[in-house]
Amino acid sequence: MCAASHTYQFPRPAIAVDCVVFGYSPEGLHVLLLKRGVEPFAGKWVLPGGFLHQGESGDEALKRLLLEKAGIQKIWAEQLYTFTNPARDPREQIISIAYFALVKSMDIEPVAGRDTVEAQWKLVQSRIALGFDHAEILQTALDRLAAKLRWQPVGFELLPPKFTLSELQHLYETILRKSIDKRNFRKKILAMNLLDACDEQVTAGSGRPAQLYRFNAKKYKELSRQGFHFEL
Amino acid sequence: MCAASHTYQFPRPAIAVDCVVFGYSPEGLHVLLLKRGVEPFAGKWVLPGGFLHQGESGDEALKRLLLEKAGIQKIWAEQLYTFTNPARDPREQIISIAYFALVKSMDIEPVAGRDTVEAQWKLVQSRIALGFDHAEILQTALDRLAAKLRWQPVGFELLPPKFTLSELQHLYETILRKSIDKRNFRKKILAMNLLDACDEQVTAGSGRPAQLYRFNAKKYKELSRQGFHFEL
DNA sequence: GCAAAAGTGTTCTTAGTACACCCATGC
DNA sequence: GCATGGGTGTACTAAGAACACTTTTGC
Repeated sequence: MCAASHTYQFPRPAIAVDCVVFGYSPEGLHVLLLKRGVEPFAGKWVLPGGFLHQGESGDEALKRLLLEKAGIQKIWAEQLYTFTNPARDPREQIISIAYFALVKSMDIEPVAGRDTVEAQWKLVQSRIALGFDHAEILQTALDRLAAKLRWQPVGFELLPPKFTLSELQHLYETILRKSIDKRNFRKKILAMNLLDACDEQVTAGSGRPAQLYRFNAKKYKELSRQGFHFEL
Repeated sequence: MCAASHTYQFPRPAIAVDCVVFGYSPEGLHVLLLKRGVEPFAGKWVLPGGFLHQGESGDEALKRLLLEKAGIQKIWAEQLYTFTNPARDPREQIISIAYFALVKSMDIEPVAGRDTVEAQWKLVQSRIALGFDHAEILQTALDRLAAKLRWQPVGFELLPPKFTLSELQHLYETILRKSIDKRNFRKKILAMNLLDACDEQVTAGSGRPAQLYRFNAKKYKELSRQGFHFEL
């Protein structure tokens, strides 16, 4: 008996992997978008993505695609949701396993690829119209990011390794869309003992120089195993 | 130019939809399992599932499969995670869009289907060995259920429309794996104003009869829109 | 009348919130 | 010396945790 005799022998939808890549700067939260050079949606902005190859896991495909499309190598990413609406691609049914990713720096040079004429970081708040169902995917990612930020130390993935408390607070305020009391924020985050003060200070133009901190991932893992859970 | 000219023309993985169906009784939390009648994993217990047909969304496939495999019609369900490890099925790459579902009653008669010799409710705690990567899927669903129970009123989906506070508390204790103080639990849940007392009481064998309550989904939606969020 | 489960309040502790001034630097 | 952003402490309030006895029914 053939080993594959019980698998599904009818036409199969194609499988895409798309990724919402977030980047942060003092201006606000950004998404990496590509301008399509080919139909459908030629000239429209879309999320970076591509097809899942056979023998590849979703995570592997994601890694390959981010490297191909944006030259991004090391990155925090996790699966977001799988979009299966048969009408989401006008050509034929293509299901999309969507991921979302956080980069520490927007310095990466997004390179336009084969089907892409341009790549740019766009402010989330600019609400650019997107091709396919990518607006829905982006919204799902935004909701997830805000929820995740509250319960898991993912904010640090959007900042350089060393950052000031003001930068961190501003990031939280931006993503959670609310202002936070400076003293309470500092008290709470420092009380967790997950930030190590560096031997450095940084001065940002004017004003008193700020202490730089570094997130201690090791300590976080240790505490997590002991039942601690992050909350902000 | 052919409309499909830019889609992925290479061999495509098949797409399955699998579902972790939870049911609750005073004995504990149960999962609906099927015993496979065909290779691979003939004789092993697995989660109900099947292939996604072309033109079908994941949610539609889920609905069809639950009806076919278990005669389950109205049910609370949501997408859990998509499992893509190429080795998860020994025949060929089959990605699985996993769902988890909650049923209010385990009275449904799980009917053995074409590839299935038996269907049974099994206690989660019995830790039965499962075929494919279904143990991993089940564990993911358990973690998600526990997390969700704390922040969303999903517990009611596992109870009949009318229930006592003791039943509800016991459900929380079972799924969260910790005991809860009776007075504090009642105070908190009643303070939310989401439970309507029925004009009925029920007596369970011996002991004082208990008040029956009903979850007011309408009120919950209303409050949610006003920024309220459930927490227990 | 006793076994069994339902129901009920108060105190203490902890975490959250609100709030205003001084400090170090660049120009 | 002034503009700019960094840094700090306390009092009040709300929510969570701990805790033991009375009530109603079946047998």
